[in-house]
Amino acid sequence: MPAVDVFAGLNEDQRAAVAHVKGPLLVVAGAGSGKTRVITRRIANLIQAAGTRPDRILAITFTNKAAGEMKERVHQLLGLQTPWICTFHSAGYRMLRMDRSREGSEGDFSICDDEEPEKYVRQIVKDLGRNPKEFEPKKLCHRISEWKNNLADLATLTPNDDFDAVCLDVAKEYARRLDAENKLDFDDLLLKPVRLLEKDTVARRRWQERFPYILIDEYQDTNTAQYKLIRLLGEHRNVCATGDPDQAIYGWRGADIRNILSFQSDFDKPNDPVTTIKLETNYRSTQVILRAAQGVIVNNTERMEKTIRTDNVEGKPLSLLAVDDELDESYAIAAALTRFHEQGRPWGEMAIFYRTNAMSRVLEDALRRRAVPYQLHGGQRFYDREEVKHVIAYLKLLVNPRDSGALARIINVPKRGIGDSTHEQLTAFAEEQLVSPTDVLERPDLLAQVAVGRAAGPLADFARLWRLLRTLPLGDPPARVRGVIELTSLAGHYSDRPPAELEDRLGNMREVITAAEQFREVDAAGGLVGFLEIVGLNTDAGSREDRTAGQDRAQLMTLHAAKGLEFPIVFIAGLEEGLLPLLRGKEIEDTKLQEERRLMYVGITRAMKELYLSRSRCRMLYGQTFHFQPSRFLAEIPSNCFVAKDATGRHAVPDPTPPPGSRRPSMQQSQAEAKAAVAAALDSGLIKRGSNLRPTTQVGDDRTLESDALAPGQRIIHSTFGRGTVAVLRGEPEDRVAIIEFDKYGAKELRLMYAMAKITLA
DNA sequence: GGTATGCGATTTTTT
DNA sequence: ATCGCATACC
Repeated sequence: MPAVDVFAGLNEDQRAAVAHVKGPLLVVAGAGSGKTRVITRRIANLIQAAGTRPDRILAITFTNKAAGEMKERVHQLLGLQTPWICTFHSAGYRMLRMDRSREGSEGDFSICDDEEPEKYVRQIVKDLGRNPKEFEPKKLCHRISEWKNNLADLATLTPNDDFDAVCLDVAKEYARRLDAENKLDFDDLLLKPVRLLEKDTVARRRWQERFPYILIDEYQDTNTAQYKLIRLLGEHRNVCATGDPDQAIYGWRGADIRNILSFQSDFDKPNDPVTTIKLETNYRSTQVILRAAQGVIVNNTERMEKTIRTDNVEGKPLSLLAVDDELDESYAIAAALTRFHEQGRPWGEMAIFYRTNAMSRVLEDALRRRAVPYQLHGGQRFYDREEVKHVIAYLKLLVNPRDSGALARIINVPKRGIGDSTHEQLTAFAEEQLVSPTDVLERPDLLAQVAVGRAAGPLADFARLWRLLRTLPLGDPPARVRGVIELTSLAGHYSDRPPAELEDRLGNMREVITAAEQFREVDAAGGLVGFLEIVGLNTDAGSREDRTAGQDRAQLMTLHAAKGLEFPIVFIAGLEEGLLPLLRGKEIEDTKLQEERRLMYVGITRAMKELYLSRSRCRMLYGQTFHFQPSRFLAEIPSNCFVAKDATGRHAVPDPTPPPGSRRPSMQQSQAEAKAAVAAALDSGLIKRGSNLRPTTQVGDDRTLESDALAPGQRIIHSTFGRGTVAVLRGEPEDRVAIIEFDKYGAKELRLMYAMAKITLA
C-alpha cells in the first residue's frame, strides 16, 4: 500500500491529535474545527504508522450516516477494509451477536422497531390488571428507557412513588418477555453489552483485546450506558474522545454532558495522563456567523470556556425576517432559495432548519409550489411505513419465530379471518405446549388441536402459507423479500384503496426488495439477519430517499438532525419564544433552556457563508392560531451581526425580549416593526423586490395562476391532496367552488378563493 | 370477526 | 387538524 500523508493540510493542533497514539486523548473542538477530519486521519495513522490491524479499531459515531461517511473517507485514504465504524447501538448489537454465536445459542435476535416497546408495555399493563389510562404506556416506556440508560438495577431499585412502583413491575415483566422472545429494544443494545462486560471478566478481556484502540466522536452526547461501555471496553486507556460541550443537545435522551467534562478525571493516571487538545480554529464559517454563535452561547452559565477564531472573511451580515404567519415565512424562504439558485447557487448548498418535524409541512408546500427540489430528513421514515413494516414483520418472524410482536402484526394481514380471539387461542395453546405459535403451525398434530370450529379454515390456510414461506432460500434476502410479498398477497390488503395510494404502498414494498438487493451487493454473506440489522438500526438505509441523497436538492431538517453537517447557506425558521426555545409549560427549567440555546448554537454554526433567520408573529398549532414573541436567542445575537437598518437608522434587529408581564406591542408598533423587518430583508436580498410575500399561486417560473385557469377535466396538483382532476365548477366567479376528484382522496369541494394558493396545474 | 363511529391525545428532538 | 384507539354495532 502506498503511504498516505495523513498529516497533509492539518494545522499544528490537529497534527498533534492525529499523531498521539498511546494513552487517553481528549479532543475538545469547537464547531467547524475539523474534528471529524482529525478522527479520520487518526484512524489512518493508527493503521499506517502504528501498524494497527484495521479490525482492532473501534470508532463510534453519532449517526449511521456519519459512520457511512467516515468509512468512505477512511476507505479513500487507505483503500482497504475499514475498521468497525458505527454507532454505539450498532456496535452493541454486533457484540451481542458475536458473543451469542460463540456460545452457540439457537436463534437470532430481533430488534424492536420504535413502536413495539409501547405495545408490549400496554399489554403488560393490562395483564397486570392496571388501567392503561392511568398508567400510560408511553410514560412507562419513557421511564423504563430512562432506567435502562442509567443502568439502574431493577432488582434493588426502590420506587419513589406509586407510578414508579407499577412501572418497576412492568419493567421487570417487559424484560422477561423480551428475553423470552429473543428481542432487543434500542436501549438493550447498550445495556446488555454493558451487563455482559460487567459480569463476565473473560468476555471483557476478550473485547478489550479485540479493540485496543477506541475512538468516539460527539462524546458530549453520550449517556450513562454508553459512557459505561467505553469505561469497560477502554480500560487499556487508548481511548480518544472528541466533542464540544456547547453542542450537547441530547440531554432529553439521557445524554450527560458531565461525561465529557469528567473525561480528564476519569482517565487520568499519574504515569499515563490524559492529553487534552483543543481545536480552536474554525474553518467553516465567516466571522459574522461565529460572532453570532458566540453571542448566543456565552449566555449559558454551565460551560467549558473556549475561544473560537477564524481567518475567514467577515462575510455577509445575518438577516432576520419577521413575518405574520408561517405561510409568509415559508413563501419568503422558498422565494429566497429560488433567487439564490437563479444567482447560480446549487440547491444542495442551501438548508432549512426548524425545531420540530411538524414545521416541515408548510415549508415543503411552499418549496413544491416554487418547484424547488428538496430533500426532507427525518419525519416519517421509510421503515416506519405501515406496509413496509408488514413486510419486515414477516421477515422478522422467519428469522426469529418467537417474536410475538411480529406475529401479532401479520397474523391477520392481509385479512385471512384470524381475529383477536383466534390469535389469543393460538398463543395460549402454544404457551401451554411450551412451543412457539409458529411451531404449532408447523406441526399438524398441534394445529389440529387449536384449529377447530370457525377458525379451522383460516388457521389451516395460514399454516400452509407459513410452511411455504419457510421454504424460501435462507441466504438470499431479495428472494426472501420478494417471496414474502408475493406469497402472502400483501398487495391484496390494500386492494380496496384508491389507486394512487395502492400504487404508493406497492411501490414501497417493492423498495424493500431493492433495498435487499442493494444490501446483498454490499454484504453478500450477511443474509437475511444482516439485512434486518440494517433495517432495524439504520433508519433510512436503502430507501428511495437514501438512494437519491446525492442529488442537487435543498435540505430540510430539524436542528437536531443538522448536527455534524455544514451548508454554505442556512435558514433557521421559527425563531420564536416557545418554539426555540421550545417551551412545554410557561416556565422552562434552566438546564432545558441551556440545551435549547446549544441547539441554536448548533444551528448557527452549521452555516458557512450566509445565515438567514426568521420569526413569525403567529403560527398555527393543533389547528389553532397562537401568537408568539421573538426568541430570546435573537436578542442575544450582537446587533453588529445584522447590518440592515430601518428608516430610523437603527439596526433592524431582533426586537429585544420584552420583560415578563409586559403588554404585547400595539398594532401600530407591530406594523412599523413589520415594515422595518421587510425593509431589512429587502436590503439583505432575502426577499426579491417586487415579489409578493405571499403570491396567490406560482409555478416554478413565477406565472400567477388565477382561478379562471381551471376548467372541468383540468389535471391539477394540490399541495395537500396531491393530484386530481377538476370535475365541476360552480358559484360566482369571485367565489368559485370546484369539485375536484383527487386520485388518492376522492372528490372534494374546494372554495377557490382559498384553495388556489395550494393548487398548481399538472 | 369485521367495520363504523366518536373520542382523545398529540407536537420536541433520535438511535 | 389529524391520527390512533376504543367502543358499539353488524
